[in-house]
Amino acid sequence: MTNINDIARLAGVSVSTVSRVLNNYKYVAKEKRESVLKVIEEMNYTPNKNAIDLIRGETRTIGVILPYNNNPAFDQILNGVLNKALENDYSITVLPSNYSKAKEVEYLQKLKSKLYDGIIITSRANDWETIIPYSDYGTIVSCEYTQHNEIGCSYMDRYSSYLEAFQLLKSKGHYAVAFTTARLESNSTKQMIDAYNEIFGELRPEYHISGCHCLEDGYKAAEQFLHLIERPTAIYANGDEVAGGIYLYAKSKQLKIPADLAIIGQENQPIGIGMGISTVDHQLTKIGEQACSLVIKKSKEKVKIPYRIVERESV
Amino acid sequence: MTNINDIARLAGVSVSTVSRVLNNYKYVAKEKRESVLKVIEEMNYTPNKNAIDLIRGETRTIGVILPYNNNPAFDQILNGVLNKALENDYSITVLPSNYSKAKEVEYLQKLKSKLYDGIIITSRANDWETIIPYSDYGTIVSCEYTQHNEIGCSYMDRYSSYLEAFQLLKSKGHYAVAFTTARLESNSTKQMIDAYNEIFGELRPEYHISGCHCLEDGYKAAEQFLHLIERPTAIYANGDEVAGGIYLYAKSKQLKIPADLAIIGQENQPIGIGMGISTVDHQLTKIGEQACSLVIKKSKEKVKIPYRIVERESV
DNA sequence: GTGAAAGCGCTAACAC
DNA sequence: GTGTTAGCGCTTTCAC
Repeated sequence: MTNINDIARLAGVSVSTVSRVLNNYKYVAKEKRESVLKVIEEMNYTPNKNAIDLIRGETRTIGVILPYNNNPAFDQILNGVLNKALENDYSITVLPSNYSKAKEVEYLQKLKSKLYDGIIITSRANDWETIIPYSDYGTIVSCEYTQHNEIGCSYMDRYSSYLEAFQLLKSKGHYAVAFTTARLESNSTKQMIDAYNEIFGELRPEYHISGCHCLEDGYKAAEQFLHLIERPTAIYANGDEVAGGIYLYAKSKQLKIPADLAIIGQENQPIGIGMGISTVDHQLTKIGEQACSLVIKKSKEKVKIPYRIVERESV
Repeated sequence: MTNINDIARLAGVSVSTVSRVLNNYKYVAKEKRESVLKVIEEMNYTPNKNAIDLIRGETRTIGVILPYNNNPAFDQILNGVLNKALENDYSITVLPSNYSKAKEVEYLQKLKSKLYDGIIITSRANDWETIIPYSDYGTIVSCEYTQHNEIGCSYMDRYSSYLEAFQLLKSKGHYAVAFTTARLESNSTKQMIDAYNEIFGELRPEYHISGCHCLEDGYKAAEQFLHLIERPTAIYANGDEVAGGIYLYAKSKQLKIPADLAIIGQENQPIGIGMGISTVDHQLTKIGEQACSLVIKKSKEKVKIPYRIVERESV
């Protein structure tokens, strides 16, 4: 493999001159520049990026920790990140964690080992206490709010969005409201329950089903909900695909939507548009874009992205 | 930043010994190993990965060129790639090309600059003649078949899948069949047209609408198709979201599916499951997994992944 | 078993 | 303007 020394030798100049040409330095004699470029061309030379990264201590690469890599919500965030990265000539490496603490730490170690200039944590498995020390080695931005000032945040106000959605259901006369969540132990689930208590009072345990990610999960959840003696008249689903599953099960039981059952989903996904399901759009693409911008700016700001509720026919 | 020299000095050994400990070499005296590990621990030291990559000439990172980063079909491939990469301790960098030839070449240059051990091309903008020379610098695997033996392939037989889908429609009595595609100039579109001609004879230009990617595109395409004097009785959509849009428009015009209009989609996506749309599943996740395996094995094999047709209520 | 020393391919301070 | 040279942080002969 030809390197910078070869080019220097063949062009009859020193390596510094070659380096200067490579980096578009101004003060290089026109003829030397040309002869260097000629040799580079002839030898089909490309500088070794690892050597450059090693010296510069910078890779223009950002790691994005995603719990799942086939989840539409996290795909939306990733999409936003990629948009911004492309604009700014950064590369994105996808780091699937599966909510494994060990995996997550492994990725943070890669930040420390200088592979990434920064890391975006879309959702975390570890405590902040474990994560924060790594912010010494690069910018860490979270897609969830935290008051720790070592960490930048591009987040939305989940709690308010839930409050507003529940309020909407209540205003349409629903008091027996059930909901689904992804993970029992997550922050979102906590906020969901708090918001529920705020609007509807004590939550009946049978009105909450966790572990819902896809259409099938929604279908099964609906089956459970609708077999309850006091069956809910409205369901909030943690994603439009889950909502789609609920919709399908309800339809299969000849229920009219929204007359017999109101459904509201989340994240404004294609299936929701297709099936006419109302949704709480947390604007995850924007969250991703903002997160990426913060890393690029090496900023530890806390930026709140507004959510919006899109009303369609299902409520 | 503490480096290997510091560790060596503090542990009272040479850098080679530290390196040996770091790489789990057998022949290191137990006590030296322990004292090195102790210092590493104390100093909170992590080796610089760029330096290692520079020396080893290998990064255990694979680049994946995707034309779009918010397209469900390419997301499926990426998902498969990520699965396999995770299993084998490789990292994946996402390279959005937008079908720009220049961007694509830029990414191939990164292969040459030693940033990636290999590249997966899910769909390409450049000619093979432009791409092939880069296979000298790392393994290149394509998700489309090519006979060039410098390039590994993890692909499906698109043409046969289209033939079979059209045959299915014909067997149900459809002769006026329309279809949508993504890009006029793509290989898939060519194969689609060829398969159409094979089954139905000459294609009427008004029975083909290109530029379809999402639900809205499908909706508009359906609007056009269904206003034709001789309107089609069946539509093949290049994706289940497009199919979903077609479905919605048809429903809005009080058409019965499949009695008044048959619809078949592609890639077995959630919206299709939700709406009960038959689909041609090209098993893109498997394509992605296989592509990743080929890069890891540095193989130039051609592996065909079987497709399958999932019949639901829309045909 | 262990250390000295020569690189990997590049940048940048410094001298001229 | 240009060349010399000392690194960046690590691996890996080679000799002992």
